[in-house]
Amino acid sequence: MSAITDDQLARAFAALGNPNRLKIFRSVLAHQRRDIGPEEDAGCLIYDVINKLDIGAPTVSHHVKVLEKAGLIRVTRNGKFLSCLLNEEMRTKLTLFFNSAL
Amino acid sequence: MSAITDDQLARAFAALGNPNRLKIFRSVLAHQRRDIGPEEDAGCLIYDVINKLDIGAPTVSHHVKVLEKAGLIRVTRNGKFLSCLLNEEMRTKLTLFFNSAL
DNA sequence: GCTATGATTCGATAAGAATCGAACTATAAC
DNA sequence: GTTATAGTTCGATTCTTATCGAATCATAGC
Repeated sequence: MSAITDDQLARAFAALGNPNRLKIFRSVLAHQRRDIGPEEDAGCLIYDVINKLDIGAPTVSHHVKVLEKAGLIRVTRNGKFLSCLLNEEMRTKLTLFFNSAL
Repeated sequence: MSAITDDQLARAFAALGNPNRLKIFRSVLAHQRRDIGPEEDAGCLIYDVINKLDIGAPTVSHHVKVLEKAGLIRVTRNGKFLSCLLNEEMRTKLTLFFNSAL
């Protein structure tokens, strides 16, 4: 696993620093924990996020891109729908940042 | 250890999302790891931070307050000098956020 | 008390970010 | 191909943030 730069770290934290983006990220986290096999639904649906949060679709779309560019999530398309998966490598890096020498 | 709210989480991440604040926080982290006994110097000196970063004293002062209000560090005064210590409880909470169910 | 130095407060400015509505693109279903 | 729905792009607006310089406060040493 390659080392994370200060720039990447700051970008990831900035992404999580917005309350609505944090909620989106937590939805992805929570969904990730529910998923079991490859036949389960793959990830957290943007559609659900848009209907759950009190912000419009354009804003959600923007936030999802920010989280993706920060390397926190991966986005895939399933027909009309988008779903988000956690980027496990980044999660590990962030855990290590707080938890060890890095 | 009390649970962390979404608001507190977002505030902590937003604090770490600024590149200069991240550098300050990493200085505190690094210093924390060096410290051994109670007779060691207690924490990371703001004075050193101001001379190391390419931003003015007022800005550093502002950033330190943001980190403190976010619960990431604690600031103490030693005569003319301020020093920063890591808030270990917050560090634990942030580790858990990425690493477990929370 | 005076001076030097570390740090804060207070505007001001400039840059960036969050959000929206309207128009648009993409996919599915028929 | 038409229609309905999921999501994006674009501009505009509004709010927040980072930073600075100047003035001020706080402490130490003399």
